[in-house]
Amino acid sequence: MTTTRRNAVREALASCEGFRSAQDIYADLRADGSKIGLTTVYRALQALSDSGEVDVLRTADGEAVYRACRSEEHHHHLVCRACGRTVEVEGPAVESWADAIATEHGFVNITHTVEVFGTCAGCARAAG
Amino acid sequence: MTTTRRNAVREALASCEGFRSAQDIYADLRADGSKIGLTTVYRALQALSDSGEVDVLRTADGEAVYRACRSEEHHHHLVCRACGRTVEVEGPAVESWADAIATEHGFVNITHTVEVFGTCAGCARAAG
DNA sequence: CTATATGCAAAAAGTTTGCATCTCC
DNA sequence: GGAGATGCAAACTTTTTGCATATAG
Repeated sequence: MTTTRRNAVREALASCEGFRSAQDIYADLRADGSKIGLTTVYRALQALSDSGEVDVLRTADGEAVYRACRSEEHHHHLVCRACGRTVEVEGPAVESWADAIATEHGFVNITHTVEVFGTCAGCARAAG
Repeated sequence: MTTTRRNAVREALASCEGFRSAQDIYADLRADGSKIGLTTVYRALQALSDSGEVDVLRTADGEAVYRACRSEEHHHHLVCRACGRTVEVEGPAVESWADAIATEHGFVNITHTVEVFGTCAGCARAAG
């Protein structure tokens, strides 16, 4: 099958809005009746991120969280800190800013990470 | 003393250019003859980051790295991936971009993280 | 003397690896 | 039968906690 389990992981990821940790996905899959092992979840996630199918980033407390990305292109994320809902956004302004300041300081071979956190409309309303 | 060791940590951080992990600082201090313990380094780092004296961020492999910041104001970092040298940069363009796209998507209470990585002039030359 | 700081060792938490088993071809 | 996929348990890494000792005031 080559990717039976990997597909389960991919789907678990695809069926949710925001970022999920490996442990979350594992719990989801198990709760769903799957007999998948934590190891396999990690391995699937590694494979998926290697092939660029999912995005990985770290939470403030060191947990790795993953997300299935819609687009293959370079983009950033706008994440609701309350519900985890994620919006993929493009930031040409950021790209050029990063390039500019890097060049200005003599840096080459630039890469950057940009994550924006906030409370989405729904959660803001719910929270008052 | 209240902060004898904490000061050692603060200084270790102040005397270097880039981000350092707790383990790095611990190693530095020990190499320097200090009898400080890893635990204390972590506790000092926590205290320092609580009081806003140092910046914390995570490397891709989940290690927390710390840095003594010059300015108290909001700023971002341009880090050399070869030598670790760090430049603090301001990004008004990024701030407004983040605000704009967040607002556009109905998000409020925005915060963001931006880190730019590259190879500095010196390292680029050294590397060819 | 009392409160805080410190250090060592053990405990957690998350992630990875070793190894035997199972499935597909 | 052979290669890759899978699961369990053990190993690892980083960070935190428990507890006894040392130090400041």
